[in-house]
Amino acid sequence: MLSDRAISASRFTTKPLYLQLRDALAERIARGEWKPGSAIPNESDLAREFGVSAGTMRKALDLMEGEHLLTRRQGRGTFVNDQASDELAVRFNNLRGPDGERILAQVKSTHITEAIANEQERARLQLGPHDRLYRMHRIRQHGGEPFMVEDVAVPVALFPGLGEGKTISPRIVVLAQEYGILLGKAEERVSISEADAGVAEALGLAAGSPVMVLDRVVQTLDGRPVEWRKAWCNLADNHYMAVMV
Amino acid sequence: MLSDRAISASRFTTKPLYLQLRDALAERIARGEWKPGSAIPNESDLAREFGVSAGTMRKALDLMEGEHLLTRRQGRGTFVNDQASDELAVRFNNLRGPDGERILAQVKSTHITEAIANEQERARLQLGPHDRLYRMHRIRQHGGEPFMVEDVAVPVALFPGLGEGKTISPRIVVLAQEYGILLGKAEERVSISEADAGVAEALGLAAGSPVMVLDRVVQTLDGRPVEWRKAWCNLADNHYMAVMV
DNA sequence: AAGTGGTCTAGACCACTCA
DNA sequence: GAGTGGTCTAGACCACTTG
Repeated sequence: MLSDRAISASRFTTKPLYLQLRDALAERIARGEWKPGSAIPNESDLAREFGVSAGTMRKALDLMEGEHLLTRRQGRGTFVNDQASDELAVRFNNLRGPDGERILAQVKSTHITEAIANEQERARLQLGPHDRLYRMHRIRQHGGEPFMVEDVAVPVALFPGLGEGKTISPRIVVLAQEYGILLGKAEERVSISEADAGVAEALGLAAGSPVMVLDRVVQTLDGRPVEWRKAWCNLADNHYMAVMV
Repeated sequence: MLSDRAISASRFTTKPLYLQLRDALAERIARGEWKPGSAIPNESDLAREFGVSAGTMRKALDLMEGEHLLTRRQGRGTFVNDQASDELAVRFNNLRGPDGERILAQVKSTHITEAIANEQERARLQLGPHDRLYRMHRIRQHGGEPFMVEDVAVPVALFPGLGEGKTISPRIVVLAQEYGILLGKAEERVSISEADAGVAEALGLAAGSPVMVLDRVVQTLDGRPVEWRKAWCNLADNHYMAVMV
């Protein structure tokens, strides 16, 4: 069995078996071998396939459930998460309405260009001096009113051919799934600023009005930066919500 | 053995053993039976004491490590976390300086009163119509400058005798540890407002200046609200930082 | 009734720390 | 070298879902 060999051969490395299993299974999801929403083989079949005990396989599967890659349900099976699903697509979206419900922003306009990363982009995305990226400029609206302007940057290396006329998902979580990129955590810096002329016009505010600035970097599962987004937001009655554990 | 009986007797409930163990061990920490910073017995001794297998005890201990109650280190042992330690005391504090370092605010003044919860306080702290609470008003400074005004409310039921002249830790994490309360997660709503007269004066701003408003509820490990804090903050060069997983 | 994940056991061996 | 937590195994039984 191929995968059996692959795992056995690496038994002499320092990395624990269950982490190697996690990587092997994640790879299958990333490559599209296991489709979003579909069931994967049960614990004991997988254990047999990889030549490990069921307990070790379980540890890998549990880990992946915590990473939002899988959902396990007693009596049903283990399923590949669809990152475009309602619960997951809004994962890195902390804006909420007065009622506490997550705000689902519509994209009003998008503009995309390709360029060489500037100093700030290189720092945020950990790129080299000649690396290229796609820049996207979007205006989002909510309840018919424009409420957010965002500048997004993603490395060309991770999203090859992104600029070539295909429709682009405005959600990084969905876009990453389409490109076989598994996402881990994101960090967001929240601050207050005064709207400059461009932002003010797009949001229908007076120049100098206070806006909330969201500066977010999304990482892959193994910690490499995937997307840098800076957004200016007319909060109005809404708020940003963070949970701390 | 006492604890042996206690666990065995509850084997017929639906709650999994490892969760019962978690509760029993957490209780020892809350009661001060196991002091912050001290080592607890090893896995197999604990398993023997409670009459369970080592694997089940391990599952409980691992869970508690994830809840910031314990720290386990290979070759050393398992230790009770000190919530007043540098890493943990700032757990619910998301403000950071320009360099990304957490801001440690000094308390400039505190004022404490006891009262019956008003409607908003009852909603946030899930209290009944006649429940009492302590209200605290604080001004915090950073780098010599006042930068935050906060109104804090905690139920009298959880912090009996808080108002009676003792020195009160300005950190809810530390205060909770002193009262034997184990904390779980916190939720914080971030918004923008204009400084009213009182806030403006305390922060040395013009009335109407934009300030960041932090509205935070801290919960116990089992989800009961412990503290409601509303804070007005002169951000300046600083920012709020959230991590999403 | 058959199949799934969830819990629990009893043991082995490894990696790390410290006296 | 003794003691700790970390990994891994091989099995049993339970709880839940579905046909």
